[in-house]
Amino acid sequence: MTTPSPRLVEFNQNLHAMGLRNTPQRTAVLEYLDSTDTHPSAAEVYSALKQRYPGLSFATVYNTLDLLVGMGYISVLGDIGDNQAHFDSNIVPHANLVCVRCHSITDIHSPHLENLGTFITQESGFEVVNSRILYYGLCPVCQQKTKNT
Amino acid sequence: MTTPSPRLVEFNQNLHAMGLRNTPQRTAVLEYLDSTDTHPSAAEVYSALKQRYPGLSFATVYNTLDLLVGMGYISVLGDIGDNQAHFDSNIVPHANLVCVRCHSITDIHSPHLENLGTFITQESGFEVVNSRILYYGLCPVCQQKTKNT
DNA sequence: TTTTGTGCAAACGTTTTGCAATTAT
DNA sequence: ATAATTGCAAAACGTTTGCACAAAA
Repeated sequence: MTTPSPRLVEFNQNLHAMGLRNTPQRTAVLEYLDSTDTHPSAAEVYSALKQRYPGLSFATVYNTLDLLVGMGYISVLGDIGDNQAHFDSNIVPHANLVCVRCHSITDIHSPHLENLGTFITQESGFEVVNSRILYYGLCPVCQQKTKNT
Repeated sequence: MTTPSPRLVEFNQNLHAMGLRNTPQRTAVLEYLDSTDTHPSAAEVYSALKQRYPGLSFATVYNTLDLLVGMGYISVLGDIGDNQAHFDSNIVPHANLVCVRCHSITDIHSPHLENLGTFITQESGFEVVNSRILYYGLCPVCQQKTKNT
């Protein structure tokens, strides 16, 4: 067996600190989200883990995703055009580029994001907890496909 | 009767130009969205107009919202935590501040948005069509309520 | 008159819920 | 032991769809 990542260790510690339990399903969901940059939906998490955990249920996947969001380990991108909410384990503020054709999601970091965040916090009177920055368009691959049509 | 806004006039002209028809329902939906800054959901649009158009159906509301999005007259904010997609008639790029407690949505404009948009376009290889910039947190009113709890 | 748009009601798919069985502690 | 968590199945909810009727052009 592999050594668990620091994030997983911390997650388990935080669970205990909150009086919650450390279950294989919870670990598996976070581990899976950390292992991919495809921004999966609940259904995709379920499918990916169903093989290894045959008894896994949608209820558990949704419960765990909600828990992880609440604990700040992942964030929700919401529906990206395929009628499913997608999740992102990259909690560093960044922009998500959503391809409206193939529904791929690419992360992009920008120095301007920090400025924007600071501006919002200072100007709005809001106590900002989280952000969801999505740009919609055509990814390079789909631009190519469109030209060939 | 009041004079229709330039935007409504242009909308009707564009409908004709596209070979589509100018119906009271279509005008009413756009007019309603233009009249409010509450970023309504489909259900809220339906409720608001149902009084004046008793026969109005959800199908028409959804069809019209899709049409308006497609024509670029409104944009979709998506689910903001209440499990309903919300719509925004403010198509000038801006950030939306979503209160996670009362689900209010406030628009805020920032000079940094333009820089961010330019950066994304230049760096990503994406052909950006649209953006959805949401910040989640507590609005001033709900911050006050939380303190009193 | 002809074609588009509407309204209704049923269908769809994702997400949520209640509860008995299971499992972590 | 005991309280939290899971899995199952059914339900709920927002949204979409098919089709007959109405209405715009």
